[in-house]
Amino acid sequence: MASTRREWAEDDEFDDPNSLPQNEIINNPDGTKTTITYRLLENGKKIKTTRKIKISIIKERVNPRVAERREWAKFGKEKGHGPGPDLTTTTIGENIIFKPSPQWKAVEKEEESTGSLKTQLKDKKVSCRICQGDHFTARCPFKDTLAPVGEAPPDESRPDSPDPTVGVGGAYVPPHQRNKGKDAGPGSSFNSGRERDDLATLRVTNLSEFAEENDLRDMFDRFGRVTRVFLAKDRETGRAKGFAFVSYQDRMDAQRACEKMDGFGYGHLILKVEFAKRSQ
DNA sequence: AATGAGCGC
Repeated sequence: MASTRREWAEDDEFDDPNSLPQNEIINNPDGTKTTITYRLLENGKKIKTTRKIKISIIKERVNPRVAERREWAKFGKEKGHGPGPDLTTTTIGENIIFKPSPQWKAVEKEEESTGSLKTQLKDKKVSCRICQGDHFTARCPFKDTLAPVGEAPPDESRPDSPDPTVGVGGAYVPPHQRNKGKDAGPGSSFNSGRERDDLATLRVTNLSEFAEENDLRDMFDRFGRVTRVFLAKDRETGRAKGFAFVSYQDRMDAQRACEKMDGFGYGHLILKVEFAKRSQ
């Protein structure tokens, strides 16, 4: 009797009015865990909390210095507890690997150029032999203007000023559509007054904010001499606003570029290309 | 959805 009483009295929970039962972690058969925690409120009341939790094991390669820190003795309220997070008090979040690098853009490009072939083979993606876009070579908008990469573009040997009366495909170019002179284009003497020449200017819309003037030039260059590329950008943020203007020396080239490039995929978007109208 | 900058002699 006395011994029973003694055992009963030994139980901390009843000995000390401020003591709490041991926290418990129960492994459930379905892989979840149930945690039971106890805490004491200021007014002396005891709170028992039961939580059912799911723990996903994060497989990771831990930085040795991080691993070392994990073994450090705990302090404060966790003093004396074992290593690792106490799952009754700590929630383990998603393990996000963040690799800050000032050259992220270059690195991304690098990865694109070195890894894309493998990636594309692995994912059975399509790579155009002409412009390396993600369409079949036969569907390339440049297929009759450009040779596949590595071969000389057929137009490269073309003189800067061919017979101005002869357009692409030998078609006659009427005088009002001729645009001779090496620096003809916006602001040239062929313009009426100081008006901007938009006769051979295309408006390109549905561009991504990551579009770049040079990319546009490279894409539109292939149809003829591009005299100007203007990519509208936000003056504050510098980000592309989603539209651009591409001017050609020759309206015929603009015409072909318009036909070929309207609907072309660039940076996950489908471009819309049409002849520009004068502003306002 | 959207039709362009900034120079100032």
